[in-house]
Amino acid sequence: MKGGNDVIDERSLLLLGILMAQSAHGYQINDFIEKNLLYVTEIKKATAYVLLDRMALSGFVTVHTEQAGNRPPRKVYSITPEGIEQFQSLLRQNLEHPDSPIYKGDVGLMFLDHLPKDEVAHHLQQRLQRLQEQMNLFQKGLSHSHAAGIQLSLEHRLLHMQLEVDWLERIAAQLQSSTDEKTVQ
Amino acid sequence: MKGGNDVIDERSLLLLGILMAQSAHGYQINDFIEKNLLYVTEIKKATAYVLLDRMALSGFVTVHTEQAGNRPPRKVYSITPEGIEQFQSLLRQNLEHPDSPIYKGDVGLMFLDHLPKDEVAHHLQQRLQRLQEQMNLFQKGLSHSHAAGIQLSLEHRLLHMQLEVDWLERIAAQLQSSTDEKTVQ
DNA sequence: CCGGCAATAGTCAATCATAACTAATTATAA
DNA sequence: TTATAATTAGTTATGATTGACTATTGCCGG
Repeated sequence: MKGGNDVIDERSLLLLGILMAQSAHGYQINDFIEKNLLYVTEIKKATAYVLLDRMALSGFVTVHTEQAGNRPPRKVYSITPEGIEQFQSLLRQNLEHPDSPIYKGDVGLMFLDHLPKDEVAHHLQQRLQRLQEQMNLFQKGLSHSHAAGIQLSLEHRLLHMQLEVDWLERIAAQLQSSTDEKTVQ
Repeated sequence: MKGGNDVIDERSLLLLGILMAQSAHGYQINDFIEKNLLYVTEIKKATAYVLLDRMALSGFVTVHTEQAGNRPPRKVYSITPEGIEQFQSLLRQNLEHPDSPIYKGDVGLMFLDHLPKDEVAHHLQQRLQRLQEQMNLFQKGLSHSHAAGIQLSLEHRLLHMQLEVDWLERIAAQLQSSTDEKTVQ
């Protein structure tokens, strides 16, 4: 009977969460995600439509197609009472389970012995610089006019970014100095 | 002409990196990943085979099928000189580009206003507990007999885990006390 | 006033990823 | 000794994901 949907999919949670605020059509939802949730999710437009339509089949949202003028028709999604319950259930699960983020950079770290130390130091210096730029951008977009939850998630993200910067500074300096030793004979 | 493979795929880097140490057959590789790299990658067996065979087509590895007794035949993969270059190239890219890890938990955080504060506090308490258990396990598996790079990547991971624990403790306590205020009239 | 670029809105063919499967071999214990 | 489970080894059918595409409207400069 192909057991049900007890998987914690943060993307459905996200979509339902957006619909908790107000009904919206697909484009709105995807536009919002692209412009504001770059750091929160990697979901793509076509996937969002798939998930929304699937949630419609499950009765968590309703779709009604709206024609404005003679543009391409809009699919307007609204959350249902069952959808609200699903949202709360997913939210609870998301809150109580720690996630294990994957740091793709760790793969490189693992193999850093295969490159000369000074080259590694150089590359990590690069990484640091780019990261600092990213962080500046991130901080610029950081207004204080958000709901408590949004604020919290942004601060959380920032903390990890800052840790990463500090760590990179430390490690890069370490590698640098340890190659200097050799260089200085 | 469908531009080439300049995408930074940390999974290929990982596979090539493993083959840098010694040739191995598919099962060995996958077994190693499953048992040791739980926190580093999410690649699955079937995917690893796909990538390995694709890299064979690209000339980065060679496959030769080996028959031991009359068991299912083994596919033994070895890295080629071109593969070594590819490995170094991917490694450099991996080292110089910061990754933007996705914290799935941030989705839940964003919507925490939709639940009573004390309930949120409770769930986050749960999360904290589970995370601490995870961290204990992780630290147990943390021997000091690794190559410098492995060591570094493990420490990196641990730092972020520790930050997460500290952060959760702080936030959970904050929510707790702010609901206490109300409760205490 | 018209050519082209950006924004709006969604679909779909092609690729990607993996759960589930096959199948032999070797403990494990009954 | 003989089922039964666990390990070894890889393949495939299916479902998930998304890059590329269609199409209309609005806007701006020349």
